[in-house]
Amino acid sequence: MFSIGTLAKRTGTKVQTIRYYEQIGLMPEPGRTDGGQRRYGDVELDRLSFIRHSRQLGFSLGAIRELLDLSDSPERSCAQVDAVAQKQLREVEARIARLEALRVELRRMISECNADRVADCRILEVLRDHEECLSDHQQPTP
Amino acid sequence: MFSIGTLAKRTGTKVQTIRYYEQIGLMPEPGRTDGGQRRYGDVELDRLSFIRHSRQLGFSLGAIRELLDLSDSPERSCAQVDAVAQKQLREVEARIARLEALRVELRRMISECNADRVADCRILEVLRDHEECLSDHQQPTP
DNA sequence: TATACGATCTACAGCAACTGTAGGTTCAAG
DNA sequence: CTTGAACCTACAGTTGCTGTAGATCGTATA
Repeated sequence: MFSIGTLAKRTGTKVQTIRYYEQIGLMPEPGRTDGGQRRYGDVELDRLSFIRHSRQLGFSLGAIRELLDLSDSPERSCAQVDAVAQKQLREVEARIARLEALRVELRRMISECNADRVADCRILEVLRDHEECLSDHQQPTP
Repeated sequence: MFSIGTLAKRTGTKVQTIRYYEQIGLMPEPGRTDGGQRRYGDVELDRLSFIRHSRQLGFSLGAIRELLDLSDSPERSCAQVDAVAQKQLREVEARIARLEALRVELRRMISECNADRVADCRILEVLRDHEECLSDHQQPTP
């Protein structure tokens, strides 16, 4: 059994984040010492590792909740797990596409500006006037 | 002079977003009708277009504030404008790099899973065990 | 056993950048 | 002059945490 600080260190998570996960029901309420401090075991360590790794791969907490629920019924078909992962892949790919369009636009903007004074700055001109853009960019999804 | 709704339509912004920009000082406090409704002119239209377009290119509101301030002093060197844009480009490139690493990992994960049951699902296994990953991915910055 | 001090506790505020809601008022067309 | 869409303020909610204050706990050392 170990403390929340130890669990944090072992998983590369902040202590507050662990408490936050507990609060939103992603981590279970652990046992406590007589004094009221949380004590964890390996089950919690594994669960938190799963969560953190999934986060690193960009899964939302909602998706992670779904994956954790699914992994609780080992006899079920893994088609749903597959679907969640596929969806995440598609989102990542869409984000890449949008960001690549931005990269093109930013590079062009920067390379075109040879001005000295703000008054003649091409960058500001482009930002002022959408028409000067090639692509029909959208706000990149966070 | 036109209403906030008209300004919203012409710039592709939500009405609440405009009020939000005003609240945080990014848009000026506009004139009002006797009844208290906001009225805008072309200056505000241009400013909001600038903001929206910069947002589409991924600039943060902080960066946009900086750009707007800079564009108020036309005689200054545009080196600072350039620096802001360069920084944005670097950020976009870093995000692309991270997302591409994720894409690789997700694709591999998905293609490896030929299981039927959750119990044997490779996707869940990979998520459980970071060691199975090739790259040392970090959480993708929003 | 006493003390010190880091770790932990709860509760809540704050970040970005909006979006949505409730409950009320104003404007403009018919 | 009525009606109804558009506007107003104020505030809560979103996502995924992070930081703070002030109090309590646990353990190593004297």
